[in-house]
Amino acid sequence: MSMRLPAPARREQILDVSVQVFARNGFHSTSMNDVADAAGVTKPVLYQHFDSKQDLYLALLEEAGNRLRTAVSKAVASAANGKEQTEMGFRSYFRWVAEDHDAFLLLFGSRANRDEESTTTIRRITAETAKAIAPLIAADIEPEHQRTLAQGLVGLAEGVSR
Amino acid sequence: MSMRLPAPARREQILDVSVQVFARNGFHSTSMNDVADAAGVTKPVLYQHFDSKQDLYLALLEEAGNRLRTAVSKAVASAANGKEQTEMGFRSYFRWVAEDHDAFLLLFGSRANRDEESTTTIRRITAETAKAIAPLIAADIEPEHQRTLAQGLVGLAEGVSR
DNA sequence: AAAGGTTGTTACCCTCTGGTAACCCTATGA
DNA sequence: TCATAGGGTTACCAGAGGGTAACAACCTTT
Repeated sequence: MSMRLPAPARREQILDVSVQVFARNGFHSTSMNDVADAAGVTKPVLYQHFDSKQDLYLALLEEAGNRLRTAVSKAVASAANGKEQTEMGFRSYFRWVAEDHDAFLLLFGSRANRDEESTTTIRRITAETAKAIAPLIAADIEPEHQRTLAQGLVGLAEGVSR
Repeated sequence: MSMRLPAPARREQILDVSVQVFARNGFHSTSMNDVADAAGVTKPVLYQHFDSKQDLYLALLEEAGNRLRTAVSKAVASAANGKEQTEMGFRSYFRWVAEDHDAFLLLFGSRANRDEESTTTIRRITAETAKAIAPLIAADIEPEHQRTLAQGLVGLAEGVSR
């Protein structure tokens, strides 16, 4: 049994721990008891912070997506010209893959949960990431083409890092 | 309830039906009762032909792998020169993806079961496929490079067809 | 027509696991 | 010191699903 924690801290800790567990063992092979054990806590505590296993899992995807998006878009924003933008963008992406590896596996690994809801969530996340970097890509192409290009880049990077 | 079938025919039918069910709904979301219902039969019949759910699933992968390998290697073997070999090889691969689509999803789809055993089985199958086409690739490169090239081709084709 | 093997079904068991109700413990403030 | 609120636990429920024992229907052979 671990120390008592205020609610927001506990919630954060649960997220931190469960991203590891889910990434390592996959969604279906991970029980809520596993998560609870890993967090040094019992099951009902999880349900004080999340409505269901799905809910926890989706929150995890959301968090991972946020970290990815902010990392990439910050890096791209701090660059001067177009060439540097793409370079910094890819660098930050791969650094994210390396440093936040569990999150990467959760989003793009082969053991991710691929039910309908999770799939659409993941799609939305990549779409948002693409949208975030789209306006930063060299400005002399039409907006529509910018977005498709950004989409392609995200997909490309995902493929490469496997 | 369907007609009575001799054991080998029943086994075939179960394989035919379950590849569809598993490909459509994924491993975890498919119960043995689902498979049995789809086959127009009850659960114990499945266990007369397969030891467990895993066993059935692995047999499915094996069958799918066989069809893939024979399709590709036959096509490649029937070609004359190197260029025609690659062309026929890819053609047959994509035709397999189109015609035996459930099997493709089972092997390479995102809803495939990715536990340890299935993963190694799938790896072995792609390795065998690669091995089968390796000696047919233009003969003037060293054997080791042939195999890695073949591996790369299989991976490439897999990526393209998604 | 009786026997025996084969095919199939009914009716279970048992475990796992998501989810919950009821209760306990500890810190804090009046 | 007593009340209160919030964090946490124990013990449980209910459903799903893998797997099996026992039995029933059927066909073939003698």
